[in-house]
Amino acid sequence: MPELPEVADALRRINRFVRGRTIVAVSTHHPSVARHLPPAARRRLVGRTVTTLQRLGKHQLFHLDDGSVLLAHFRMTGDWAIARPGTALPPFARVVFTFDDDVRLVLVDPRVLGTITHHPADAPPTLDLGPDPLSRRFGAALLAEQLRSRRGPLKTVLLDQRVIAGLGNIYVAEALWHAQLDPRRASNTLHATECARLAHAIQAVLRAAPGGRYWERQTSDELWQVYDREGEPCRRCGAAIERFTQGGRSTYFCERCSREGTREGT
DNA sequence: AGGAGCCTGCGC
DNA sequence: GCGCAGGCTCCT
Repeated sequence: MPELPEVADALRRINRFVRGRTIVAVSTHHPSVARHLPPAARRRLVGRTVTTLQRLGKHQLFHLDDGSVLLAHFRMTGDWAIARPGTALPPFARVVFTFDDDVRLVLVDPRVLGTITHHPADAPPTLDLGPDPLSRRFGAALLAEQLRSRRGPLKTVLLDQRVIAGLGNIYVAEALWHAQLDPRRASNTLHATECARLAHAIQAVLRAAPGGRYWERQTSDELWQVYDREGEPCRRCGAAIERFTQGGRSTYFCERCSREGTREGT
């Protein structure tokens, strides 16, 4: 379930169960996660206390009392669940951390693409992330600078975590629709007014995000303006939403609105 | 830039 | 069955 708002929401949900607690056991329930968190790492984690939780883009950092870091990434389908003492593990439980109060933190991840790794204090993880779109310093000027530094299509550039940290396929589509920009446009050709529109749109869609577990809620047609709405009428102009592939991923956009937006932006 | 790989589940 | 999936890395 990972884009920035969902990761932030997941951390918020688990915070009170995890912060200040000491790990008494770690178990993996799939070879794929065991590869990233081998027996030696699991042993090292036992006895450690979680001091603080931190989000950097879509990465989650659990800072431990010995200065080491537990780094988690949900990828496509990861999420946290809390299993109270005596309760069964949820379906698709892949990693289980048991704390000193018998509460368990569970990585739920059907596709098992998520990763959890442990980094000793003397070898912290290097993440190479661009600015966070929800940080105070993010705005038109910073976005313009980032977009000028690349030359690929807007959609691809915005998905690059080194340019902006936290945007994924859904919110890029939504932000570009709001800003009325064509995903195929070269990122270094945007004018100042277009950058301003896009910066505003990015923050707006992230702030308005439905939070965690959105796939459990309504249908995507009710949730999004363009994402997963191929062939449906654009809510701004009524034209059919189009889908095509960009960098191996689906891009949804409204042609007519992009054309209008380009005219306004020049 | 494009494609394969990592993995599994779901909807058609 | 087949194609698709919210991410990211590595390889032509």
